[in-house]
Amino acid sequence: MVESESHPLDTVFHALGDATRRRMLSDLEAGPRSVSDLAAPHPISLAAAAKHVRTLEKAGLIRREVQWRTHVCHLNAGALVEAHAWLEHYRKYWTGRLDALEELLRQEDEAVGNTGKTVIGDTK
Amino acid sequence: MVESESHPLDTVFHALGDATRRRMLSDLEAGPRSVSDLAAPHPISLAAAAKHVRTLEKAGLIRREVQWRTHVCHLNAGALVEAHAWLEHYRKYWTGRLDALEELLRQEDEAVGNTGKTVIGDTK
DNA sequence: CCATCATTTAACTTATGTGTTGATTGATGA
DNA sequence: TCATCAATCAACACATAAGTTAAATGATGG
Repeated sequence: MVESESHPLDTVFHALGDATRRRMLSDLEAGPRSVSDLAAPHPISLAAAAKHVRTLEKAGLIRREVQWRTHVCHLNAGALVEAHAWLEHYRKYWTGRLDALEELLRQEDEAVGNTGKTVIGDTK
Repeated sequence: MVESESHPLDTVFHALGDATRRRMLSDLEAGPRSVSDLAAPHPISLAAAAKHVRTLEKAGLIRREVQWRTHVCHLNAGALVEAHAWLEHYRKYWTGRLDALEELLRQEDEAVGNTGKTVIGDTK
């Protein structure tokens, strides 16, 4: 059991896939907040909320500054760069049908020998 | 059991939080692919891969065209718009420190009565 | 009318996620 | 010295995810 080292994007997208955590990030936009501050709007125990904070921290989305008993959390949106870049790559598929044209041509070209046959050893 | 109706972003981000599924989307960029085509590169059973496909479909990231026994999947990146927009909102935190300045001022303003005290009954 | 074949469905296992409660931590200041 | 308080830790319970194998599906062409 080698800890399996999952891709950073897994962690970031997973962290974003929960409304509670997105809300926390959104709250942090207004400025630094303590763990209890972040927990307050949510109808869950402090311990549960602290786990969400931990998840965000491990994803690199927030940074924590321990000021004795209060842990002050800061937004660290830099970690979103990769995720944003990944999505950005697909932008052409929903904007400017003209941009998509180039892609479309590539597809038609490719699709010829592809739709019906399972190509296992794809051309690299 | 009220089906709990989770936010669409939950579903989309969750779908993206798995390398297998991201790879499938990426494969679909080259054009339509059958379920087995999508499954091929992954060291898992077809049934398992089909579940991933299902997840992508439910997230609205792909669309499926049943051509008798083969189900042809198409990229449907439109579902990424919301996710992209959500991330886009945070862009100012990692680009142009100048853009961030405005935000910074707002923060300092706000932070005065916030960092140390837990405000439960927020002033609405 | 039967075998084919891509895919789904079913039943199951195992791992991970999310929540709970209750105990612990440890500087601070009364 | 001792109660306080934000936060973590530990030990659970339960739900969901992700994988497996095996059986079912159902038009088509031999």
